[in-house]
Amino acid sequence: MHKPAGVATHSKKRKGSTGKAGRPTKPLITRRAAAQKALELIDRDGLKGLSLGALAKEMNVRAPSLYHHFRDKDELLAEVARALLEEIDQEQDIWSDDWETRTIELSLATRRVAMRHPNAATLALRFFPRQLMLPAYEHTLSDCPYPAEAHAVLLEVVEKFTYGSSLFSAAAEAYHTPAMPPVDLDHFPKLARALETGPSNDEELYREALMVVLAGLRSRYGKK
Amino acid sequence: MHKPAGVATHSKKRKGSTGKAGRPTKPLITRRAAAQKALELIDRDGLKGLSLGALAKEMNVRAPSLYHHFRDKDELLAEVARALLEEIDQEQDIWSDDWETRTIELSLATRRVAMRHPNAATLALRFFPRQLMLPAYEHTLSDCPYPAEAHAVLLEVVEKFTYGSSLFSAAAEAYHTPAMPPVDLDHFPKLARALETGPSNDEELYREALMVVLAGLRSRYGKK
DNA sequence: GTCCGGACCCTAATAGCGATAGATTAAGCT
DNA sequence: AGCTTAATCTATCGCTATTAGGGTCCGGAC
Repeated sequence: MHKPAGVATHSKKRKGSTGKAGRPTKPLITRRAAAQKALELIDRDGLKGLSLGALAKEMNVRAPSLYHHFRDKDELLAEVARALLEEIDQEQDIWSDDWETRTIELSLATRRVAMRHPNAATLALRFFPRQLMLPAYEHTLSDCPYPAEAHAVLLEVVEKFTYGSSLFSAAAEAYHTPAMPPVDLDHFPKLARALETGPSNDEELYREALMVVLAGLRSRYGKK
Repeated sequence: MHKPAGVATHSKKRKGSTGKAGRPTKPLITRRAAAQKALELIDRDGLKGLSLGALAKEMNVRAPSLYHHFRDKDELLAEVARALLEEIDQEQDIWSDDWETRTIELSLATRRVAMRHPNAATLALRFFPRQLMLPAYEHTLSDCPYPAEAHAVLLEVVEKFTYGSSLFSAAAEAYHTPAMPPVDLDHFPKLARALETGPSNDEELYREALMVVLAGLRSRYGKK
């Protein structure tokens, strides 16, 4: 073992316990706290780096205790995903009045959260908490300038582009592979030119692409 | 054990071997074959259901032998992702001449492949073989009716929407969670109406959303 | 033809993981 | 006071990816 005996045992004893085992005076684990710590560990060590043992150690607890709060590891990860998605709301303390501006803000906030937690971002795919998104959808549609037939399509195109782009950027960051590899000018002249000519960084490219989506909505569903 | 002793040993012996161990006359494993079998297992048992032991058994081989062809499991999964992406090309034996039509065909082909392998689709996120995509990008730009400044943005918006939508649909299929949960008409009236009014199935919704993207390109980058 | 190195597969072993079973103690209600 | 439920523990299990080390067969050098 690494720990010298008899030293630094300061935080080893339970609060109101006799030192044996059993139920603690105050619960040591909550779903929220566990998910939060798990997210931190994922940020630091990657998704595969998160083990129940490591998380338990971080919470001064043994791994099996987590099963009193989560049915299995997937349920824990779902809670992490939930925490992630909630971070998006907290990005913006006030949302603009104009519909297009607000849509842009929401999309960019999503991307920013993904880039802040690149290792955890893919959890959004497996454990997307759709129930939690319903109020956001409703809010988006509340002052939407397009007719009702357009609403479903509109949600689809904005959301899927936003997550598609964010998830790929996050994956590139997480696995240290460039979003686009170096392109040989001789073999792929048009592509090479496109990369030179287009936006120079990923977020700028993302913004421009989002403008295309919004222009598409305008062009197809009216608004003057 | 399930297998009665002394029976059904017909395929246990190696081809030109004395029966001991050692190098076989013809290699039993190739990267392609292993990836193909792995994909089948993933289709059947899910991503977590794929173990090197199970794959090896399927190939009449022991698990450690796979390490002679792949550095680790990730390298195998990358090969699976490559096989997946190659399937997209084979979807279409001839591609249309018109640029927009071809773009739609490519996008739909991508979605179809994702839905054919919903359990494996998320591999595209982690192991996207960008080098393999370069010819496709170049081809897309070859007769693109938009100016060069638009090219990078165009690739971004079409690709990221396509994969975003396909990956979410695949995930919904893989984990048996509906793409959209039942929505209470009282709590979310606009959203509920939107779902009634909009396209009734996922692929139709996808198509319409893709039309919005293409309309956006037209509206923003010319072509009258 | 024989020798040799590398290709290709094997058996055996290991450490770490998620998960379960069962014991132990505290909280809280009757 | 006594019973039930909540919350943790220890001990253990089976599975997994991965490594180490050994046997066999191929193909080229001599």
